[in-house]
Formats: sequence, C-alpha cells, structure tokens
Amino acid sequence: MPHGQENMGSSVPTLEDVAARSGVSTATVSRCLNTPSQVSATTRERVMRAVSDLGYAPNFGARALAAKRTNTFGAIIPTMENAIFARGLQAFQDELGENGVTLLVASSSYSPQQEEEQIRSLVARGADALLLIGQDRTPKTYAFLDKRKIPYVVAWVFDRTNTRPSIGFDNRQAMKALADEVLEMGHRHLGVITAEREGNDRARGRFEGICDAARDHGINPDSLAVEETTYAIDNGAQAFARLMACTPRPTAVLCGNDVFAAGALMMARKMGLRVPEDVSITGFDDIELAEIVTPALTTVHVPHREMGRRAAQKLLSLRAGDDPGPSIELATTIQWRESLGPAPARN
Amino acid sequence: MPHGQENMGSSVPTLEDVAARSGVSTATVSRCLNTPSQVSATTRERVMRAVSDLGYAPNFGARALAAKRTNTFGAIIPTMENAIFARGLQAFQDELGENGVTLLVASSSYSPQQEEEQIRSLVARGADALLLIGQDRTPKTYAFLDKRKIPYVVAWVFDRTNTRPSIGFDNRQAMKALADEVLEMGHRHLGVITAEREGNDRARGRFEGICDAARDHGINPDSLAVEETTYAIDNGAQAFARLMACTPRPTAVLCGNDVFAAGALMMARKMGLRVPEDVSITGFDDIELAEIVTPALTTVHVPHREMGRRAAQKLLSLRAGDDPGPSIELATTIQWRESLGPAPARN
DNA sequence: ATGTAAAATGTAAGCGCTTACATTCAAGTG
DNA sequence: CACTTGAATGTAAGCGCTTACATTTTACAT
Repeated sequence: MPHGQENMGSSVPTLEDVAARSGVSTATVSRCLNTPSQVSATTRERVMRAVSDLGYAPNFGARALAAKRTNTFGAIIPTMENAIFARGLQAFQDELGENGVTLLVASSSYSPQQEEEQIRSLVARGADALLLIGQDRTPKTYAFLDKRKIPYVVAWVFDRTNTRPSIGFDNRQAMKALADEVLEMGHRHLGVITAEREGNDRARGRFEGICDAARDHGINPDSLAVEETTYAIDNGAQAFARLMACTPRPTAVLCGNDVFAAGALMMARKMGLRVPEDVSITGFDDIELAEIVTPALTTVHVPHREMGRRAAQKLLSLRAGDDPGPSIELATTIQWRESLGPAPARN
Repeated sequence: MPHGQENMGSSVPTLEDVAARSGVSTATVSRCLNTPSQVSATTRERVMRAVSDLGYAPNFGARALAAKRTNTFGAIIPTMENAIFARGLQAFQDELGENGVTLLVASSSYSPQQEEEQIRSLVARGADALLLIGQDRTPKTYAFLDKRKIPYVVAWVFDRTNTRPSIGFDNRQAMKALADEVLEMGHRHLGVITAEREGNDRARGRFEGICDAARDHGINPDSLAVEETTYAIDNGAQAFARLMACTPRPTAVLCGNDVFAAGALMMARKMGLRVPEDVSITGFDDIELAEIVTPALTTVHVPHREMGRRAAQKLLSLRAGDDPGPSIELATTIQWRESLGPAPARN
C-alpha cells in the first residue's frame, strides 16, 4: 500500500487509516485515544470523526504488545455451572469496571491441571492480575506466577499460616461453628456430604471443621458417615440417599455447600422424609438457592459481595505496585432458617 | 540485547530466548509449536526442552497479530448471575474445547449498548466468531459484524422471517403452548410476569404467545394482569405480590422464566397461598432450579445443551468458510410438574 | 562420486500499536 | 525583533510472533 493512501475496500481499518484520513500521524491518533489531553481540541475532533467514520476499533493484541499493559484482569473459578461464585464475581467485576479494567473469566472444572492451563492462557492473553480461588495448586503454578510477576490474590479462603495475599474466611472454623450448633441440638449421628477434598482446601477445611466439632462433643470423627462426591445437585441427592441407608441412620446431614444441600432436600422429599422433623440438613455458602428451597436452608452465610469487591481493590493496588499488606479475614455467620431442628426423639 | 545472546534475568522468556537456548532460529521454534511435523525429531526435542526449561509461553497478542487467527470464540450473554445460560454455554464450550478453540465470555447485563461494547471488545481481542443471544440489537452492531466479516450465530431464538444464521426455538409458540394448557385447565384470570420486553425479543415473543393463547380462548389480552421487571428472584417475588393484589385476582401466573417463577413461589409461600390449589405458577426454560423448588415447576423445557452444542458446530463451520445454511429450529416441550393445577372453584 | 528432489532450517518482512525522542509551532519575553 | 519555552505533532524503533521465500542438508537413485 502506497504510504499515506487510505486503506480502501472493506478490510479492517487500522490506526494508519485513521491517521491518513484525518491528515495526522499515527502517533497523534494514538494519543487522541489514550491521552486526549495531549492533543489540541481541533485535531482531536478531526481525528475522532475519522475514527467513527471508519468504525475503527483498536487491535487489542497490537496494543498489548506495544504497551505491555492490557487493563484486563483474569479470574479462574472452579465452575460456572453453579451460582456459588456468581455473586462474588459480579461484585469483583463491578469494582473493576469502575476502574476501567475488563474481566476475563475462565473455569477450571475443579481440576488443578486445567487451572494451570487457564492461568497460562490468561497470562498469555495479557492479564495484568489474577483472582484465584483457594490455595491448593502446584508449586509450579505459583512459581510461574512469581516469575512472571503477575499480581494475584487468593480468595474464598483465609489461612493465617500462609503468606500469599488472600482474602476470605476460615472455612474450618466457619463449618465448626455450624456443626457445633447441630450437635448442641442433640444430634449424635451425623452424615456429611463433601466435595472432593483432594486439591480443594476449602472442602478439606470444612470437613475438618466438622471433625473438630465432633471431637469437642465427645464424638469420634471416624464414626461420621461421609460421602464425597462432585459438584452437582443430583450428586447431592444420591449421596443423601446413600447416607440414609447407613446404620445408624444419621439424624442430621451436613453438606459442604448449598448445592449438595438442595439435592439432599430434594431426595428427602422423594423419600418421604420430613425436614427437619425426621432429618436435619444444613448447607454452606448461603447462595440464592438456600432461600428458595423448601424448607429454606440453615447454612453458613459467606459475604460474597464484600469478598469480591475487596479482592478487586487489593488487586488494583497490587498492580499499582503497592505492598501486598496483610491478608484479609472476613467473618461468616450462621444463617438460621428452617432445615435444622432438634434431633428426633429416640425411637 | 546483542543478537544470539540469551535473555538473562527474570523477565518473560520470548521465542527468541528459546531459539537462542536451543541453537536454532525463531522460525524453527515457531514451527515446533505450531506445525511440529515440519521439524525433525531431534531438533524438536531440543527445542521442547528449552521451552520447558525456560517456562516459555507464547504471547497471545503477538501471535494473533502475526497469524490473524486466535482460535478463540466469544460469547456475549445477558447475565451470568442466573443459571439460565449456564448449561447451554457449558455445552457450547465443551464442543469448542474438543476443537481446540478457547471461549471468552462476556455479559451485557441485558443492555444493548453494553452488548455492543462487549462485542467490540471481544472482536478487538481477536475473537474469530461470536455467539449472540437473541436478535434485538442495533443495525450498527450488525453492520460492524458484517464489515469485520466476523461469523456469528444468534441463539435462543428461531425466527423464520429473519435471514441471520440462528439456532433456537420459537419463543412465542412455545409459550403459547403452555398458556393454552393453563387456559384449558379453566383459568380465566391470568397474571404475567415478564422481563423487560424492550430490546429483548425473547421476552416479547413469550409475552405475545400468552396473548395469542388468550385470544384463542376468547379472552382479551388487554385484560391480562402484567408485571414487567428485571431479572432477579426477588423481583419475581415482588411482582407476584403486586399481581395478587389485582382485582380480580389471577388464578394462574405465567412467568417469563423460571427465576421469576421461583420468586413467585417463594412469595406465595410467604403469603400463605398454596400452589397450585390457590394459585398456579408456571415457568420457562426448565433450569435446574425448576426441579428443586417446592412445588416443582411446570415449565417449558428448552434443549439448552443441544442448542449450545449445535451453535458451536455451526460457528466452527462458518469460520471454516462454509455457507451459513438454514437456521435451525429446536423443539421445546412442556415439562409437567406440580405447580400448575386446575382453576380453583369460583368462590 | 554425482545429481536431484524433498526435507529441514534460516532470513527477514511485516502484523497494528505505543512511545522516547526529535522537530515544529505559537506565544510570550526582554 | 530575536529568543526562550512549552505545547503540539511527527519520526521511527520496537513489542513477540508467523510465514513466504531462500538456503542448506539429507537421502537416494544414478
């Protein structure tokens, strides 16, 4: 293409086309787009007209390549299928949006290996910073992040023993608090539905919390009826059915999350069991679902929105070069509803 | 940096670093990564070792810039907060994954303007093709897509009058079928909870379907009690409460989606109304939620997974340069559960 | 050995953008 | 009016990669 001649035809307009059409250099056009104050009002106007006439949109890759900064953050969450992360992520996104950064979301299907791939992919795409869920990942992954100097924050957990910037809550303690309540209500035979604990520190923490509470109440954690399964309502239902077949039959089933609990509830109904009269069921997370089901779930309320918002703030400040500062612990509370009741009288 | 000298220090390794370390040219390294068959086994091995030693990962922007192809598709959905699109999107993603393409998801919050921005952003990021929900968008947006020659497919709707490649179902007819059933059961006073119809052809279609059915049963559509609100369980609940305050009070409430219906159900319970004895409630979509709530929702089942899968296939084939072919219509069915019953005897 | 075609590799020109640095211009000063 | 100065603009060097084309190597037939 002869220099200075505007790109004709239907192909994608470039900075150069805009420059040609408005009679300035590409540098000026670039400045118009990025630092408008450095351009005189008259030329700016002319350039902007050319931009809209041409329907020009900057090429992201080229921009990232040249500027080494994308104004894009990434988040890798274990799943999009369930609403567990939706609310927190929304808050995260909103906060970022207000600061002019775009969010790219990927899901790992709870697979550490897939997560690593996703991390690489987001980084290759130029993510300036990352939101990660939980601490469990290979040293290699962390090494990669460190080597690349990508700021990240680990959310949904708070672990005082760890030095990584994190923002979340103590899963173990939170679940213990709920389990304590269950035990205080006289339940002696507990069933547990947990997500796969391998590679999932949150699930492990929650399970440990139940064990802690059991021990405190003179119950051997080994006597717990435990079902481990993957994340889906129906799996919760199946696990509940298996639990109900145990001897002695649990009078309360503690679920690692609300999704399992919803499944359990569904299965209880199907089996003709009344909740909480015949069996109590509890959840964890307090997602929307918890309030919708019948009976409504007694569960652990997690401040998702605040977590998302503050994760965004921390990441923004990390990118700006600020010191990580201490990890942030958020408090959980027990959300009392209807699915937990006293242990049925012995029969 | 002197030519041929490996990049020391901790900065991000580039193709050139890999080339230097393995003693070949950048071209060979590139071929190793993209078309390994063109490289001899021995060099390939040497190069791959260097790649992993260095922890090299290609820079996406640079690659896109040079190759003009990203193997990335984009999807813009109205919302991530609710699970409406989750299942379809998951199927879409799975199908793409099998074909080596990555999915980038953005959400528009049901705002056509935001949607346009998202489209531009995804295109700037190099999306090879796009999945769009519904037909309602400005001509400008379509013009942009056409000019850029970005293949796209419109999902969640099927409109025989339109020439854009689409894959979905006839919202109007599907809702009419359900409304017919409701009317057959003797209901004469209907309430409707619909999403905002402006800029949302699916919501409009569903509403029109109800009107069609009403007319067929000798009911003036203007006599329908209609509540229009935005997408959230709680909004559904509030709308239901308002509907129950109408005179005459509707004996059946048709909701534009399952989320509204879940909210309505919740509010009915709160108001002490039995469903379906006192009032019937129906949904649309048949998402997981529909089966979980009590009573379970009678709703319109939409083949989300198939829609997602076939949308992916069509997009893949469009990118390959194939002809769009005809739009695909999927069938919906009525999913009978418990929330719809005969109209209560007149009191 | 010698020639030849195919396979393997190298060279270098961009892809579209940003930005350090150089240049030009306008508006005051003394 | 020459001179300084800061604002506006231009020039051009990359950013990290792919790929057309050129060159070298290899394998094999003669």
